[in-house]
Amino acid sequence: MSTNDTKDRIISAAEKLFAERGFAGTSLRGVTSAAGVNLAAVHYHFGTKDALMQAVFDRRIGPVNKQRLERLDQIEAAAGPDGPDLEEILEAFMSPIMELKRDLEGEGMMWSRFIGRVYTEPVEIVETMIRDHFEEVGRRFVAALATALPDLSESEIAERLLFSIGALSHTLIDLHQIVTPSQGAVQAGAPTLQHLVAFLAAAFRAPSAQPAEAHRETTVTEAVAS
Amino acid sequence: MSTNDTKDRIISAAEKLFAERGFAGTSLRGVTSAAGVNLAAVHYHFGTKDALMQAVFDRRIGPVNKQRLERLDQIEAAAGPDGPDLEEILEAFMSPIMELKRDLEGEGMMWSRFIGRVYTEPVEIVETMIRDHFEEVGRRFVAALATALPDLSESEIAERLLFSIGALSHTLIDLHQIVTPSQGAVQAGAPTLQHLVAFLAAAFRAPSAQPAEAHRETTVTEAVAS
DNA sequence: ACCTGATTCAGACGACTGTTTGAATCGTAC
DNA sequence: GTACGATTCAAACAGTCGTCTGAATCAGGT
Repeated sequence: MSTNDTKDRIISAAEKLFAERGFAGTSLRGVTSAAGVNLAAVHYHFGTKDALMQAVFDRRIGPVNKQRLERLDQIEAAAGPDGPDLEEILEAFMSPIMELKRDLEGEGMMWSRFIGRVYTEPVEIVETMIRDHFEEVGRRFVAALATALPDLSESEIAERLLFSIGALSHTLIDLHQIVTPSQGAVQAGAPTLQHLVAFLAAAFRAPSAQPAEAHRETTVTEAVAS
Repeated sequence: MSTNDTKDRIISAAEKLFAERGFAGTSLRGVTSAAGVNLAAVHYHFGTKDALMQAVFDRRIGPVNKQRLERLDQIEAAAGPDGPDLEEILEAFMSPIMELKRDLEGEGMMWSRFIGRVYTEPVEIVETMIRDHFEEVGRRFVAALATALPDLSESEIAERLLFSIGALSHTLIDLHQIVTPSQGAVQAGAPTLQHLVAFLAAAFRAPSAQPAEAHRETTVTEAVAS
């Protein structure tokens, strides 16, 4: 247990500091002293700072993306031949992040801020991590959105999903106290996931800007995941 | 002239590197060697790294915000008693960044990426800079949007403007080759400012999520600028 | 030619960076 | 209790960081 204890304490402290100060702005000494462990423990358990970032990322992103896909499976199975509603799809994409946050309380409160920041980190290894993990999720959700919005080309959907991820990640960084209604009384003025979903759903329904037949072919994840 | 020459070369090099690697990820030695000047020139002309960031920020944000307000003045003067269209307001907000970029070509190509990143920098001085410079712009645009969207409360508008800034900054960071149509042929698949404006205009028109009379009072810039 | 203030220069300051070492300590199986 | 692999420890590695110094170089006015 002592292994996992030290390892987890390092990961949690790193998650918090990466969320607050970014990757380059966080020192390993800051992490280990916040975690109450020896500096060399990072090298012993992870090897390098990059590998630590990878571990922080892996601990959370796996479950989130798994849940995203499960929810998408659920609503697709429950939907008629036209597929799920736009709002359902967006909620399947966004809410796993919020729910994970609620489940964690305390120690994981920084998670949502971390995942928001991750999307903007100017560090090569982070960009690679996101691309790799987002590939399947991006493909599935663009396909689902394409069914719900038959007037839009796939490249337009990918573009709008990019806009949406920007809005989501910025909201996560900025207002990490973002609240889900099921969490109890929504404090006045706190942006909720529902607000963002409603906002983005209306945005996705904007008419296509392209001539009707000019559907370009692009690799979905090429345009979306980065 | 030699003064301004060295000073400007440092600022331009810093702008580029801050845009690519972030503030904490950029060293002054990297900046000065990219600028082809002596390391101590930073200390001589700016004093500290924080002050350099301030100078980089100041060189661009002033003109952008000035132009934002000028355009808002223009469209408000030209509009009827109901005020300008939603799309006009959003374009007044977004396009100055794009046009500055077009005007600069070459050396300033990194500007849009820099301004996008600035909104996500986890550095205290940067957050302060944004808050200070955004105050008037935020107040004016929220007021204009409130006129164009009378069904929304000010706090809802501020919230949606926050979402929009997230979408904008993420797009600027991610796809700094974003193109304005007036720049010539739009390459297929490149997100344009027009796409983002249309996307966000539809989003702003989403019906209010609040009970009609529950308009909360908040300082606008408190909720928006950060 | 000389002075003066502005600017640039090489070099160094101490502090901090990620990484590594080898010995000390731990828990566990014999 | 003793041996052994896993883990933790203090200490140090070489390198980089932001900052600063004092001398050298420059420009322009007298």
